[in-house]
Amino acid sequence: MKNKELQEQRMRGYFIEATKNLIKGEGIRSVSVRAVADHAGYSFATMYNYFRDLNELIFLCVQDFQEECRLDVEEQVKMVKGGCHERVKARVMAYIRFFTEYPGIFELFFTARAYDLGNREGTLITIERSLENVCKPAWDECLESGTLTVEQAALIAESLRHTVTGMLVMYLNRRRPASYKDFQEMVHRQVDRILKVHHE
Amino acid sequence: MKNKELQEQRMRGYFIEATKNLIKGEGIRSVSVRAVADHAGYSFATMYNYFRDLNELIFLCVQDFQEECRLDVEEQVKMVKGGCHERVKARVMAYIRFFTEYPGIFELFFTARAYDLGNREGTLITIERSLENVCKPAWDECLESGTLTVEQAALIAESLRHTVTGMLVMYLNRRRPASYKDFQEMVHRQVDRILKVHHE
DNA sequence: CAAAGATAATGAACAATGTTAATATATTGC
DNA sequence: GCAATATATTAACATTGTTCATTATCTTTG
Repeated sequence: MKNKELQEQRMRGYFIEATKNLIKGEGIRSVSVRAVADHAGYSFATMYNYFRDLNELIFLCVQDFQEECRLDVEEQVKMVKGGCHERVKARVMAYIRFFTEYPGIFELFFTARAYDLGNREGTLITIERSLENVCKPAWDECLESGTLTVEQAALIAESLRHTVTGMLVMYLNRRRPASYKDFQEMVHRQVDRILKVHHE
Repeated sequence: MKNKELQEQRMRGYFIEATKNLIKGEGIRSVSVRAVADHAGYSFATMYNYFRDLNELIFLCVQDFQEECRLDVEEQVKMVKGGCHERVKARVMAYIRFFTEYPGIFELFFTARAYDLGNREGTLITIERSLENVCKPAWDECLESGTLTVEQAALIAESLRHTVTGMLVMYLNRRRPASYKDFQEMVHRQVDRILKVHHE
């Protein structure tokens, strides 16, 4: 039966959609089996007919959120002009803005406990490469124009990845810096530093 | 009565010690009111006579762990010779080693949920400055020898703080890189990059 | 030293959580 | 339409944090 497959996929979609809305709106803490089931319009036990456990359901949202992040960044940088430096920076800034807008998604990506995720290597890689993925068009431009070599770009990307993750962890989880303004200034300072170094 | 104060302090100490051992040994997930009370030798309800809630108890461990981290690093770098660059790097590496050895402490410092910690600004600052604090002797040396200006040191420290936090988040929470060896290589690469830049 | 009063430790109880197993309900095949 | 299967739901359990009434213990006083 092809129907069965389709119906199952639809059911999974209902639960995933409900979970995504909860994460985006209220954060991961608000995600419980009962809350998700309520939003999906089913009983809490029904979830277990379609997902191994709550953890699997939660982490299935990662792929969707990654795509959502990419589209959001694309929208934000649509009007940005300038060279390699400016384009990469604009995307990094948009990436940061996305996660400050949806702290629950950041939590899911980087700090939420993932028991069994040891197996699901793909999800971990998606998370690791989320910034690179979002910046890809700008990187490609840099490479094509010869502004950077592949090795240089890889090193900068690695550097940006960790610095951005670190700053977001500090700001979203520990309120440091204490104000958004200070955070913003720090972000500019750090991103500029990383991007400028390799332009000399 | 001074006795009462002393006794209360002692009781708090028993619970804090139990919590610290649990965090170091089994991670934050293993910390429950019942587990802590068991290890402290009291009933679970007794905890509430000395702490507002479990969260307060958990985050009271931060100060102790910070000191423990500092001592651990001091021990690790005792024999290190060399200039400013080498001494700072040695401390950063020791800091990272400490947290890879005790992932539970890293979780507590950077990713554990802290509901009410908005008030306890001091704890947040302790966490933010943990790496700077640990590296302070080396920074002082750099400043005194004139290798770096205060502004340069501050910028490098900020850079190190976020990069190190980011790398640890990726490695401890998301197993990326997948092997300790790759992680170690990346750490060297990134720390060198940050420290070298300002030597030119 | 013993009784009254204060203090501190405790167990019962509650709500919320994730999860499983048994039951009820729909759907499908004949 | 009925039996067989698949699916959704309710019941139940173990754990969690937390509160509160009740013990147990310690202190003070007569």
